[in-house]
This record gives sequence, structure tokens and C-alpha cells, in this order.
Amino acid sequence: MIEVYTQKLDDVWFGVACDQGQIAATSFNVSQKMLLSNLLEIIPYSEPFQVFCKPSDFAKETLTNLKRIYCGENVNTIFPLAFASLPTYTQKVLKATLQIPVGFVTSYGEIAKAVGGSPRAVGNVMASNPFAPIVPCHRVVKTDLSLGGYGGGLKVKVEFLSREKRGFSTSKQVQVNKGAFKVFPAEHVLKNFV
DNA sequence: TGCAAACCATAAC
DNA sequence: GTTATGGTTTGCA
Repeated sequence: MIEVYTQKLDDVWFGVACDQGQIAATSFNVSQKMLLSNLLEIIPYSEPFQVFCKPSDFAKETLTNLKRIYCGENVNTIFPLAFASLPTYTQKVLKATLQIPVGFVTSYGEIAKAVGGSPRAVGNVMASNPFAPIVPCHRVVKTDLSLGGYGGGLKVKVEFLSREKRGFSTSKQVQVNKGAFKVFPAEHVLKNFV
């Protein structure tokens, strides 16, 4: 039985779907209706689920952390994400995306170079990211440092990046399992929006 | 700039 | 199996 919890924190709804102590999906939205719709779309139709009004302790902690990420804070928590049910390639891309530090962005192509596959395929994984905003798909942009797309709307993507900017000025390398990819300061993207 | 073609993993049929 | 579909990228006019 998958347990679904939602909670409103400072005008934004956050939600988590828990499956046997693991996180099957997370999401956020200004409307609770949309949030539930997003979450339920992620969990398989065949899985029985129940929506709870009151969060469990674990859910409460997770939702609080989601909000902190949403606010642009550094959150070091390791979340028990349910990767096992996802395709291998999807897992690789999501795990690489997890390595992008707060205040930095990278491109679809950079991730593709690090984990294999094509930028297009990486975009597909982002588009169906079950763990927003834990997996920071908002930190992935196009090669020319223009935005690309975002599930929650481009405005939200920009807002995320401006809350996360840390004043970095130089790019750096991030190691993943096999390869490495380059990350750029979030400012490099934001400057196109002044 | 702008457009066409290559890209490649998924999901849906 | 096969096809359609992208949160892309690159090359070429």
C-alpha cells in the first residue's frame, strides 16, 4: 500500500508518496489538487494507495525538507528514494542530477556525456522526474545556457535558480560513477533574465 | 539567426 | 515488435 501525504507550508503544497519506508514520488504545487494529480500520475495504476490528511513522522520530516530545498537552502539529507522500480538508464541520469550542487547548473548534453545516451534522452528523464525537487531537474538547462523546459513552468525554474544562487563565478567538474560533467554557476543562466 | 537532421531511451499501441 | 515522442544538439545556409 502506497501512502500519500500532502501538507501546505508557506502557501505552497508539498506531497510525498511513501512505499515501504521508501520515497516513491515527491512533488510540489501551488494547488493541492494539482499536487495530488501529479503524484498519482507517477505511481502505477496497479498499485493500491491511500491519501492521508495527517502526515506520518517520516512524511512530515520529508515534506519539511522538500520545503527547505524549495527555499533554496543547502540540504544534505540522503533521501531513501525508490530507484529500484525505475529503468536503469533513468536511475543513472537521476543519480547524476543529484550530484549538481546548489548554486550550479549543467546541461542536458553534459549529463549525457557522463552517463551515456543522448541529450534528448536525458531531457526525457527530466520531464518525468518522480522526485521533484529532491532531484534538482531545475538545475539542468540547454547547452547555450538558455533555460530549456520545466514541468512546473519556466517561471518556477527561474525562481528556483535565483533562490539558489550563491555568487559563484567559476565552473567546476562533478564526478559521477564513471564519468564527470561540468557545472556552471547559476548566475550564468540568470543573467539572461535581467 | 533559423531550420533540418541526428540523437536515443521510454511508453504506448 | 513497432511507432511516436520529447525539458536537445549540431551543422549548414
